[in-house]
Amino acid sequence: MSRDQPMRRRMTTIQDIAAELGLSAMTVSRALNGHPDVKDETRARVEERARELNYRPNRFARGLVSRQSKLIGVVIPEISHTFFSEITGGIQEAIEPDGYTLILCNSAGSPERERREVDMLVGGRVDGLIAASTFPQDDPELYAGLAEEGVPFVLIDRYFPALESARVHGDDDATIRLCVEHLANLGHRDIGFIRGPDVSTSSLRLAGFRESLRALGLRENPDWIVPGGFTVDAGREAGLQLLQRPSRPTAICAVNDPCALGLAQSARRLGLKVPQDLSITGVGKIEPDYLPEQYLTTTEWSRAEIGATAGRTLLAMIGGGSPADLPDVMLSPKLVIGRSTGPPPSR
Amino acid sequence: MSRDQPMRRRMTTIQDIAAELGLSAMTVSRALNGHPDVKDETRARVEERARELNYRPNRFARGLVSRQSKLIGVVIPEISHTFFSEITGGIQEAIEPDGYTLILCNSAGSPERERREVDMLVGGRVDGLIAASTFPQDDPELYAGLAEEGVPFVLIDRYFPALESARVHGDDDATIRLCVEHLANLGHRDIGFIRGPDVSTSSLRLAGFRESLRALGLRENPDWIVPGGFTVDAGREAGLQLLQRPSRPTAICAVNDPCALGLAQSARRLGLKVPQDLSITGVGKIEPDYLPEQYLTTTEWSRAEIGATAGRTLLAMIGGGSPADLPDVMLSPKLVIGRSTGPPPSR
DNA sequence: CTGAAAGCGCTTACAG
DNA sequence: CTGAAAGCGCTTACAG
Repeated sequence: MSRDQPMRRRMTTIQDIAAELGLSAMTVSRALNGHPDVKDETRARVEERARELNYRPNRFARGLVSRQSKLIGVVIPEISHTFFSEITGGIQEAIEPDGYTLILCNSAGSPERERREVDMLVGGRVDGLIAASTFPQDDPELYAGLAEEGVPFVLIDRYFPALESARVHGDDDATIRLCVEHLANLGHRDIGFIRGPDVSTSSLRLAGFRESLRALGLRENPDWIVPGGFTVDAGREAGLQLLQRPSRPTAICAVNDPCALGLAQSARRLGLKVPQDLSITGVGKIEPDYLPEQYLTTTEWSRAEIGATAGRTLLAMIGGGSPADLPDVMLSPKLVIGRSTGPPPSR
Repeated sequence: MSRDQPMRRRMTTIQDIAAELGLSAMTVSRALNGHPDVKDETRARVEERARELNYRPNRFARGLVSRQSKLIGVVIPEISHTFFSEITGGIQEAIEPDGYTLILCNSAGSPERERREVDMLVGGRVDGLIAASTFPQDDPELYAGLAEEGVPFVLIDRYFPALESARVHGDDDATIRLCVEHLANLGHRDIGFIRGPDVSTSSLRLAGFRESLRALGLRENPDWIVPGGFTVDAGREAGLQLLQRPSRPTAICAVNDPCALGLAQSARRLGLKVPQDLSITGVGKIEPDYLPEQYLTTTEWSRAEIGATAGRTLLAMIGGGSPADLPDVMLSPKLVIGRSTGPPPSR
């Protein structure tokens, strides 16, 4: 009798092995899990039969009773950006040796989607969570809720100022200072800024920008600080707007690399040469190392290290870290000089 | 009394809600799952209480009885290559609307690791698998085993000629033909090839290369077909070897983009200008679209579409597709012209 | 060294 | 429309 159910052969269970060998399920379980109190001969028989029957422990049954899944949830805004995919690689390296597996979710920059994914992950009983949140920095509610539920999590790249939590992120203040100093050294005095969305990385970079200008004795022109975003599209829009003003800066710092690349597109469209007419800097070095030339002048810090640190931190928390000392790890950036910056045009 | 166990608060269960409301677990389950036979008022009460208690269904319990996890396993050789991360994005788009979640594994090009990951995924009771396998093309054993166990899977990018399976991949024959014809049109007659590892994509591209030469009436020089690999390092090695021979070609087709970029590095190190002294082509367009200029002449086909097609195909198989008609989807490539190709040097 | 009992949190039949 | 029973495949105490 055929059913229209998906036909998936029933998999071997511990009971099957036990029955075949005339043992109890308990003994088979012990033998398979390396429990010491099992006769060597018994263990050998069990292991052999398990291999023959292609036995694989059922994670659901195991998870149901052990209350741990050995699963780590990761939520990032964009998987196809090397920035985040390399972080993901670092996480994986860190958690794999301990038998953990990664479940990856892509929020695509949408808080709604991020909330659904986090709910799904926690409902799926991941043992912990690593997230680069897309929620505005003054809206930590989702993660505050997790903290309350006792779900271990680590925030990467961005964080919520008002929420105590484990964090691993780049030094946003230092990163933008490197850019401004580089431009000042080239002779620029009129520097603009394209802002990002309302997450910590954005606002810290803007604050760093202002502070750097002040420290260098450069004037801050409010007209040259324009709203933008984290994407190429946002950078393009912001660029069109800023570059068509009556007066424009000779250099612009963008809040991140995609934004800077969008800005560069707009500059070209408006007939401006980069860097002859306009210098541009980004943040995050999204361009892959294997390319022969770096286009954008930008900053970078180790993404693999962000991932690895976040992974190790989370495992420590899962292992029973006290919530008293939530780690806050900040990585130092370095400047990467590309073709997008040069001396300002002579008047 | 404190335990040194990881302290994770017990989560709300269906029983909790039932007890609070004086209902049976059964009714709560039905109310929450949109079963029709529940009084509206009851359903409302259940839903409200569930929300208040932050109830999340336990996937383990559900999976244990329903025998499906709503999890899809994906195994790729390298997450930080845009090629694979974009495929992953496409998969996600395809499976998410049906409530499936993606578990991502990175084999890092190691068959050992791939085997461990597949075992883990199947043991974790994923409902299906999508893989770009790193196993040699004449070693389909791992996937043959899955087929026997009745685990639905789709192979992407590469496949095993001897194994009947669902496949979604680029047209490797056409892709290399585009490269050779492009070079021939530029005037090249001496064209070399850097091979890849022993997977279908590699061998099909080599076969396509030979056929294209023949079709265009160009001579095949065995000295100019050298072993290489899929990585920048492999391309660099192969380049050093090939370019230092007494006679060398005026153009080289590499088996993929990373290999071509490694080759370009070697060419520069040996003092050869690209494309003036040597033209180079890749396959797969690994360079991101947002960059202002395309360096490598290469071919591409939609990765999002590979992912989406693989995802949809897998869902169909999970939904009970008959193993009689395993789909084999082939995507057509198009040529992307960059700065790495030009006319051959005049003697 | 081995096993019988109970239970993890759900859902699938089966009754009412 | 609602519920009592049984069971998914394991593991955690508890006995022997």
